[in-house]
Amino acid sequence: MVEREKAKDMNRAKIRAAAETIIRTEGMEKLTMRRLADVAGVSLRTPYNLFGSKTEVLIALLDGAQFDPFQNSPARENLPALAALMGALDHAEATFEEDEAYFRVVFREIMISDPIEAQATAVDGVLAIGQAFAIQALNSGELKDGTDAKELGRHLGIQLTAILGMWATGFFSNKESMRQTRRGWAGVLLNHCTDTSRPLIEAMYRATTSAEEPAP
Amino acid sequence: MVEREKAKDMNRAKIRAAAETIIRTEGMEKLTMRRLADVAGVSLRTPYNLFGSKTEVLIALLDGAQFDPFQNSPARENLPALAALMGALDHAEATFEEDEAYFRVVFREIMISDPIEAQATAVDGVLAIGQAFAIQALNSGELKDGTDAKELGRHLGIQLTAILGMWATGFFSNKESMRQTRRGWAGVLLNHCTDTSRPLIEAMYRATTSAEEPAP
DNA sequence: AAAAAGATTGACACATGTTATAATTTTGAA
DNA sequence: TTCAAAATTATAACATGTGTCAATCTTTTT
Repeated sequence: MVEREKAKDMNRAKIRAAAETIIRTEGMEKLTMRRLADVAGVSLRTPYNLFGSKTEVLIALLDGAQFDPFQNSPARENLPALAALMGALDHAEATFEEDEAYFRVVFREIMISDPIEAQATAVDGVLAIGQAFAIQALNSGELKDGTDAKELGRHLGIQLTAILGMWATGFFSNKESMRQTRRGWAGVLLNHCTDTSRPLIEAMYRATTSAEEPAP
Repeated sequence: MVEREKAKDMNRAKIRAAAETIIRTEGMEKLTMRRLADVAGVSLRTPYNLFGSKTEVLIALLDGAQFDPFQNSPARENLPALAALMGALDHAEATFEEDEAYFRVVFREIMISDPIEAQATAVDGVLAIGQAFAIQALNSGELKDGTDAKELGRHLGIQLTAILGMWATGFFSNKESMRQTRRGWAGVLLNHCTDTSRPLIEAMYRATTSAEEPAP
């Protein structure tokens, strides 16, 4: 049973490609299941068979594009924790920049159709990296002894979730989102840093003080 | 032309009441426009005439219930800024507590149907009070000179927005939401407080360290 | 090659938010 | 009181996500 799976994968690919084409050339409003099936050259039923729902098609779009900016970031490598975190933010900024408008509408659409899923995904991902970071940083003496890694990770996650949401709805630009994230995270970390890590964090904090007005 | 407006107001009230009844007794899934019109004793068209859309009916529900926990809070009175802020949080906690489940489903439904509106409402309200607080606190020497009130208000708003969203989706309980808010806000304020205000903020921060696990 | 299993298709259906249209009722002005 | 304006109603319709189900095509197994 390998031909069967290959055929299904090809259909999945066709559907993903069709979805992306429609979104890019006609806009998200035109992405209906009927039109999607049409452009992909499959029946209306097939996207449901292969993805389950419209929302899951959209999620597959982000997965396929490796949307998660932290997935392949330097944070996964063995840098000192703080440097890794800053690298992850740089990486995220670059990833977003590449194709901001497209990611934005897709992410927004997912939020509209199922905010629980979108939120859970965003929070879980960020919680994971935030907590990994905190543990790593604790071990390397970059955070005060007794810092609650879980709690710290959750705080970082809360902030990023909100900022992602505001980015998706157009409240923050791409750049401003990253600035807000850096500033918010630095602010939190200022309360947990040690003398050795303080200068870096303070620099990060100070580097984000030039405010940009949110979009009207 | 006063009878006309009175009649419209009565219809609006009937519709709001019907919506609340349906949500409370049958659940949000049963709140369809057709059923709403039925229970309210009006035609299907009338809610659209009087509110514009289903989402706006739900927003009217929150408005009518004075859902905004900061609207009538002690923060509006002439207390020292920090005390006012803490009073506002206590007040918010009480307001939420009163009828948590109902508010939660209504707020959540608004987020699902129009997260921009919901977010704008939440952010704007909190930005306003956050910035008012910051100005007040600056003037009374509770914040470091040179603190950017706008920026500070925005930061507080970002955090509360995220927490509200997580509360709506059931990620945080009522109590945990408030704890996270207090802790997040105190964390931010720690970076801006003066020697006089530091003890209060540190107390607020320390009082929120007993973590509760988020709902699964 | 034939039968069985699995996936796709097509046509239809349903629920829901929303809109259109024409008829009817209600209100305010003449 | 009469009449024009405004609001409401009844009814139908539309678009869309999603489900049903039998028929058909494709792959796997025998």
